[in-house]
Amino acid sequence: MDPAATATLKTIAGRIGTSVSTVSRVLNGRARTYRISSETAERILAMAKELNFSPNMLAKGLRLRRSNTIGLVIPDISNPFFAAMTHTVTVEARNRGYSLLLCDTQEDTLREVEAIGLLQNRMIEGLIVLPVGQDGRHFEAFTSGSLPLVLVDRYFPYLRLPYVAADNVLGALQATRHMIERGHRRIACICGLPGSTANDDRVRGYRQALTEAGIAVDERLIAGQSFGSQTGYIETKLMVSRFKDLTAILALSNLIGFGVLQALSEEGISIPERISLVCFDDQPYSAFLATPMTTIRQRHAEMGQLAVKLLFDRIASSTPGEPEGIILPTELIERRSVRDLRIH
Amino acid sequence: MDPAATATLKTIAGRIGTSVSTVSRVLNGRARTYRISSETAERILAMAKELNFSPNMLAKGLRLRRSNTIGLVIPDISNPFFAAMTHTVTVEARNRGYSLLLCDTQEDTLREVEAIGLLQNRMIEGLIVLPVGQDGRHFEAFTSGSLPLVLVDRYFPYLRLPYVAADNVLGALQATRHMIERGHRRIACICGLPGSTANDDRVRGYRQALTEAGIAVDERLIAGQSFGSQTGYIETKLMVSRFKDLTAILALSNLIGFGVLQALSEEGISIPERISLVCFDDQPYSAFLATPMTTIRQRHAEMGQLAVKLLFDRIASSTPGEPEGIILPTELIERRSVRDLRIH
DNA sequence: CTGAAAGCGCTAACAA
DNA sequence: TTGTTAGCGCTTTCAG
Repeated sequence: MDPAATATLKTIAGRIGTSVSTVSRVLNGRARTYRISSETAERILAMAKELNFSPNMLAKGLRLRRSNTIGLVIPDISNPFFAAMTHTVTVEARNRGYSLLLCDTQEDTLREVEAIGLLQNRMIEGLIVLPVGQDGRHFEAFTSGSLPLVLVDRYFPYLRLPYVAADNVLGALQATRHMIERGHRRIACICGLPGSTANDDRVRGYRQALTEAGIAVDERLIAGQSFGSQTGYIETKLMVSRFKDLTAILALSNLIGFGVLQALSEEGISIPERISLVCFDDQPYSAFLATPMTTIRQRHAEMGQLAVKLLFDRIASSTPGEPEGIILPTELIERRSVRDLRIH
Repeated sequence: MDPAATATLKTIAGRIGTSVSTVSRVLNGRARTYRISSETAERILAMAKELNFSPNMLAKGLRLRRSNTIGLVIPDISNPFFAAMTHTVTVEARNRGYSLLLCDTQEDTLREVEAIGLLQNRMIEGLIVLPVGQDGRHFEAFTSGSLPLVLVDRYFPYLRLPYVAADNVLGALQATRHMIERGHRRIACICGLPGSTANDDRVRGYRQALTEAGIAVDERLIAGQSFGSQTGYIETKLMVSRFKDLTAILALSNLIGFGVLQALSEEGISIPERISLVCFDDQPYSAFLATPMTTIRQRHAEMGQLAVKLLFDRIASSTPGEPEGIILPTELIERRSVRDLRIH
């Protein structure tokens, strides 16, 4: 049959010789409640099947004021961290009978604002946003709770909005302490987007680890402006040429880590012999790299699942209550990219 | 303002004291055509801005029979190959003012059928599907062209449907020849989903390369049933224990490649010294692996862009013409995972 | 230049 | 047990 030649309630009603309401009732499983004769009910069901009827969700949504759709707004779906999250969200949403509208903002706040507007016009019932994170003013409108929203990965401490994020301070602490314990004192920190919690918390953890070890923070060793691989590449090139005493690098994202890898490899600098490296975001390939990479793992599947759960809790309940903020601990996965300087 | 307190045409009309039709006309830029007095027009525009009006796309879609939405159906968004594709599609769709409904089928034909049905109810204007690919009967309905559809990555030769795919035969030929030229004769092929063009074409290329080199195909060296990493792991474990004379493996996906890597590493088998390896799908990390991986690159960004272009061509034109099938050449990226057995 | 009315497909009072 | 009616928010004839 022709996929566009969609049957409607009217078609069925016409063929059976009944009214659309009856058809609607039967097809929504309310035949019993309305005590519709089982004969008509069966004929309707049969005809619906024959015509391959399925309801127009736009019409349904318009009428019911619910679209059975949620929105997901993500900075860059090709980043494996975000992709894994998206996978979880699509699957969880589908399990609950919801469709997913996806927007990729390319780490651009303007596009993010635009995307959120777009989704609202589509009468989505809830929204999961992995915000770019520098500016959160466009989320203020959501604090009223009229449209359920949950923030993931990055959030805004000053907004009363539910969120799920990794403990980024802890992650950076773990990573930096790990290196310090192995004798490193000149550790560069290659950063992502300044102003985002994901970045700033990590930088804070880095500073804290140094400070508690009595190592002065050298501001020149903190560089980088975005989570992309170019950042890792450029800053590493600069760092290694400027600071000959550098022994370690902390890369604040997996993409940045790639850039570092590339730059180091070009410069003929071996890991961990000359430079040690720890990266945020454990990846399937991390263990198989030339030097198996010591990483900070964020539990992205759990984050995605929690986000969906939080969202649907709010969609379900009319009285959402206090927005929860959930912070998941990070974990240091020790492999072989950090050299122990205390040995020999 | 409250994101849920949406203003409608009626709200504006009420406040201005005009009819909804006039408001609609002005807001759709038809003030001139309908010669609406510039005074009313301006007042309407001002009020719309003040109320932060934006049209309900469900209502609009219902009325206009177009939703400004396309659907994307993908086997597994967390696979980097598909993620990259998704990125391209989201961005391209957005550039054209379209939203994207995403479904992740988890490589399951049943879910795929379900997803496509779901999307149709949402009155999407076009559909891009990366099919699971074993069974294509549910696509027959689309050959009439009533709803534009383009297949990507895998397709069905017997269905007259537009598609974009890589030249999988060529890819496998390149990979296998590359190994044969370096003296390998016992080459295992670890396969993905049988019945899908992506898999079967690759297997065909593998066979062809062996045959043209006068090497008998050993069916026991062809194994595997899915594109996941478990396949690579399991089959590699088996292969290396069964066939001591094996010198090379062709992995038909990046995920399979991971499994191979893991199994080989567990068995203490070094690449390429004892076993050589070529994988399908070049990835950002491929160059940075313990042994930089020789891969077959598929031009996924181009594939995504072409798919979107093909789709929107069909959406735009009422007379779609003959469905085009586009095959993009693959490229062998030579790194260091293949040993040259002719040397010493 | 503008408004009234119909209708996209659906559901839900309200009647009968 | 079923039908009639109204209306979700929008566009578009058709009439002024």
